[in-house]
Amino acid sequence: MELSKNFEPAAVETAWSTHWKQKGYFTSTPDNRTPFTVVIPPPNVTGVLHMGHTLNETVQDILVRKARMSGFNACWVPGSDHASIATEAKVVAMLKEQGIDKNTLSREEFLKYAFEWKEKYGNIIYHQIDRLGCSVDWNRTTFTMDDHYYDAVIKVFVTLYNQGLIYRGARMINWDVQAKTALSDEEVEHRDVEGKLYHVKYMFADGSGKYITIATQRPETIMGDTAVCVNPADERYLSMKGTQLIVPLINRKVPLIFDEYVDPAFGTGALKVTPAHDINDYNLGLKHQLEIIDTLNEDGTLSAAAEIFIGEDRFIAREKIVQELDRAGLLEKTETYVTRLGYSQRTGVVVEPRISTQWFVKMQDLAKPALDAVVNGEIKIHPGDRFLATYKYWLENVKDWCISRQLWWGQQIPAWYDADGKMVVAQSESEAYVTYEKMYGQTASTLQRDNDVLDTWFSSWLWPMEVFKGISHPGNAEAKYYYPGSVLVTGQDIIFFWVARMVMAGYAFEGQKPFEDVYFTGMVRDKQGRKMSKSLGNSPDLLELIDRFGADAVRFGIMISSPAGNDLLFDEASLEQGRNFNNKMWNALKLIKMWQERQQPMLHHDAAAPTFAVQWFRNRLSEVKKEVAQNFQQFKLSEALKTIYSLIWDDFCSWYLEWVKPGFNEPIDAEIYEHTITFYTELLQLLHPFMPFITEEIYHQLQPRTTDLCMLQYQPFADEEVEVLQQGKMLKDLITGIRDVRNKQQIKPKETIRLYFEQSDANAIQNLTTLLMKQVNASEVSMNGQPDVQTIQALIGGLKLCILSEQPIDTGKQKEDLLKELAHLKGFLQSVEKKLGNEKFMQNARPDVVALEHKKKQDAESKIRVIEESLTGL
RNA sequence: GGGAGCAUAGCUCAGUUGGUUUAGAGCAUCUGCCUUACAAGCAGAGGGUCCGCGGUUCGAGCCCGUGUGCUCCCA
Repeated sequence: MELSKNFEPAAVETAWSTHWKQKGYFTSTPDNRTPFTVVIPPPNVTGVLHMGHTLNETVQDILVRKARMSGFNACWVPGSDHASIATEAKVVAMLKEQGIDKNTLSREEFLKYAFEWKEKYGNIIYHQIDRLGCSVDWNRTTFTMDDHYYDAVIKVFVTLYNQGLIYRGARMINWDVQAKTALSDEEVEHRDVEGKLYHVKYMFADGSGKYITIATQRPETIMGDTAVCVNPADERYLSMKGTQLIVPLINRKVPLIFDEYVDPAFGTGALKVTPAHDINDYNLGLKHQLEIIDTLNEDGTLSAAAEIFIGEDRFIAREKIVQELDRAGLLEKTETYVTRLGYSQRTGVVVEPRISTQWFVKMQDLAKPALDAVVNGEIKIHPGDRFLATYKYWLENVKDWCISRQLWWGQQIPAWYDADGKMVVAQSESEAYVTYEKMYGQTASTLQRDNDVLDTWFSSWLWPMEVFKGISHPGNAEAKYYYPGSVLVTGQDIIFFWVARMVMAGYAFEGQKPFEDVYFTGMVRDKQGRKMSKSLGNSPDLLELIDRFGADAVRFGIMISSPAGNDLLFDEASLEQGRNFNNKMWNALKLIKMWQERQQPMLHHDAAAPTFAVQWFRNRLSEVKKEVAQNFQQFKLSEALKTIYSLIWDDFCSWYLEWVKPGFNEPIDAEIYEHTITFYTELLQLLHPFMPFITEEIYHQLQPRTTDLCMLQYQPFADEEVEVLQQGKMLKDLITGIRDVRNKQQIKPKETIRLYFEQSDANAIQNLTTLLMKQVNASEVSMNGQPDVQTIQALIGGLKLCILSEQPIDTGKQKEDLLKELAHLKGFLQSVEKKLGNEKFMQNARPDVVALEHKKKQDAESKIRVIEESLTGL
């Protein structure tokens, strides 16, 4: 069959993907091999994979495929998480389009819609993971709302509650007014914005006309004020102890209180106290027993308690209140200044601090083992310790975790209340009744379940365990075999949300770490360095990229520009590079296939002595395999790929294949042909984890096979022979050097040249002359030194040689080159001599360093001598 | 405000305990080639005050201090 001009990915990808799945290569069951377990960071069901996921999944697939080919029982579990806020928002929006208001639905009806939505859109990401070539075990696909998963989450909640690690309490929380739910601290993004500071007069209640000016950013909270506070040491206010002030617009009388918390030097030295809407004010309020007046509704509009502008949005109310204050002559001045506001990561709205009763996890005790594990190195973070400091800081200053969300999409909190508000926490409703009786000594008439659900992260922190049902069915054979996992690959942005909490959960519920290594990838940015986002529209569509370039090229492109842990600037140019690499390999295949019918046993060859090309490439392979193994150990996947890329393109295609390539229609030595097939196969195997489709395809095109590359086990590799590699380097230097001379002297490619080496160099190049002649189009190589005609003089790799061409020589150009080289060498020699002449250097430097300097000196001197000779000859 | 990190060729990055020929790679650029696997290619080349300043050292891209610029995290 005729091979196409270029590699055509589309058909090949589908075919291999199907074949691999039919063979069940990626399904894993426990056996006597060592497991290599990877759990996918579950993308949420709302989305499509963006480039960050692409990088992440590619890295995992590389590690998993590598492990599978290295004798491990590789198990990669795919899945997705239910993303409560984001998904609920999408479902609500979808319902709205259909003219359905969520509030008219029962919880059950809503969940039915939500699951339908999940079935419809949740599979998009799985399709993308598949197209990318990810070798996941589809039988193990897990969703954080699966029945067993639901049970596990509830079980963990009940356990922690019974251990006193979960509590319900009124606290200042981050309120998302659009999603109408609490957010954890980690779900709030702080951004600098330009705000305004309003200076407002608070009149004294005694009618004296005196007032205190107070600066506030949030005049709409004025109606929640229940005190004004100043520093007790502030002399300006000492005489006013016991007086009252009037809150503007609503004329409420509030006390002037004294507390050290207020900085007398800041602003006017007086603070309005709004316990319901600011965490510091809340604490002040607790201390001074102030009334708490919550002036906001859950949707961010003003509540009846605000007395004025009831029902107005908080920001519109702000404008109106400012106007009103101005009209009343109570607005002293307005100034602009930069402040930091919290935004909801899920809906993007400004987060409202709000007093609310929520469920919390006590973090202190859970955090300790998680901190120790990473500090002790029991869990290793890559790259290096770059993220260790961040991880440590968070765990050392960890705050309690708000886990309740005022939503329906998620695991419903297993707490039940009777009509008086007496509460029990239990695994199920029937158990709740039993527990209630035990606790309160009476039978409950009816118990009402808590309306709220748990934070998504409260389910995903169990991921490494529950994908193997380790929580819902503790101690089961699979969980025992696969847990703990080998490596977790994720983005550095979810260290707190996910990684740290998984480590906590691992120690708390399984008594051991969830994974050995954590590999953090960077952020994917566009080529101008901007974060990829939907609003900027700078994130490309993954499927479209795969259609245009092929999955292998996409994987190549994203990996080659992705040094470990660093942000990567995504540029389609790197995908083009990947596509070109595909074609290069495809064409190497075509070349080798052309030789298949032209094999001939070469009887004059000693079978034990392969040509230099074969010998050299075998050693390059050993050398590179060693480098790649080291790169993998250090998680330097980008380096490993670069190394393999260069081995294939440069060493194999540009050097090896050119060296062994027979002339047009000439036969090829059967032995060399066999070596070439073996070499290419090993290259494909090395590259396979990075570019699975094309390597599998070429593996089968090269010769008939009974096995598939994705399951081919790596063999131990031999040490390289340094002398052979050095000789190879010299040969390459000679070829490049002579080609450079040809270029500079404008010798036509087809014109042959003659080479004259010194007799003393005969040993050094004796094996290489045939290859050398072929590669520089020389008709003759002589070892008898300079002939009696004018030649081009060159010094390459320490060898002096003369090049004779039929063209007249451009002596000026030649002289120029030699003088340049001479100047360089003299400068170099000078620096070496300076070192050797330095007494302190001779005393302090290690002997091998001194010896090396001596050698440098000699080398430079002999080179200078040769060049000077050549120059006098010109 | 507190903390962390980065700064090397036009761009993206390597550069191991300070010494290995007065700094390496890929991409881009330039020159010459439609050479029989590949012009999405081949052959070759040019390109750097290793951010500034100061210090330690016989010796600094690498260690220390300081300044500048950028990025991220936390409050």
